[in-house]
Amino acid sequence: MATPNADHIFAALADATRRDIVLRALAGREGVAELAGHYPMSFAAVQKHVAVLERAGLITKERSGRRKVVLTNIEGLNLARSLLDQYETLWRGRVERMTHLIASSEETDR
Amino acid sequence: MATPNADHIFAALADATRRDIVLRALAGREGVAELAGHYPMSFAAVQKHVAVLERAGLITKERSGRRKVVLTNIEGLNLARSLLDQYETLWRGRVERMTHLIASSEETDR
DNA sequence: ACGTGATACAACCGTATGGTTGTATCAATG
DNA sequence: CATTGATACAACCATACGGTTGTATCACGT
Repeated sequence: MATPNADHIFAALADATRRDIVLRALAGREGVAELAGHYPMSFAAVQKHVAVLERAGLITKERSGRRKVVLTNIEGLNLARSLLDQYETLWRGRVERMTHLIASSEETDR
Repeated sequence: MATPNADHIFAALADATRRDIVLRALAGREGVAELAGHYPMSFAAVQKHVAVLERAGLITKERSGRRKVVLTNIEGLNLARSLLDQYETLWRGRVERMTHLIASSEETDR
């Protein structure tokens, strides 16, 4: 699965085509060729996008006859989510701290 | 605030230095120079990172005397989070559908 | 075993990105 | 108003990225 770190994950998500592939691969029904059919670019270009997503750990490929079905790996997405959640949590902490500051200054003000 | 779309947001988050800036800017206490002090690169380089984050709508700058304090914009982060949440929701839907399929096939199997 | 469908990979091209140094703007202070 | 501190911006360089075409691999059907 290569080295799926935050850098790779966010970089992989920073492209509309790749985000759409992730979306379609949630269903886990299409091979690379079918996916390529949806986009106005060459088969090789789509294959490269798939490779980027694979390197980031956001998808896997599973052989099915002569095709390779592309599947979204929810674990990878969850890693990104948890990072953003962390920011959110810290943000809330900040807001609370600010609220406390305001509250205490209001106390001393009166 | 330029054009903060998903491409820009994820691209901005795909760099460890920039993610760290976002983290520090949650506190909203440091100017560009203070931020630059934390990283092993030139002031100008950090300034560019800040510009990328600003273009993505992830931070704003607020003048405070001769400094400009860097502040994280939680709205931008939430946009990214909501997108990932959407994937998560679709994933759950997929799993439920699979469960139904299994259930119905079990019915027809017996 | 051969031909074909599906995927992979390499070489190449233009542009974007991340870093550098140097110069310019802008705001507070003496 | 001249100086200094803090930020901004331009020019430049090396490397990465997104796309192309062409060739190679690999698995199935006949």
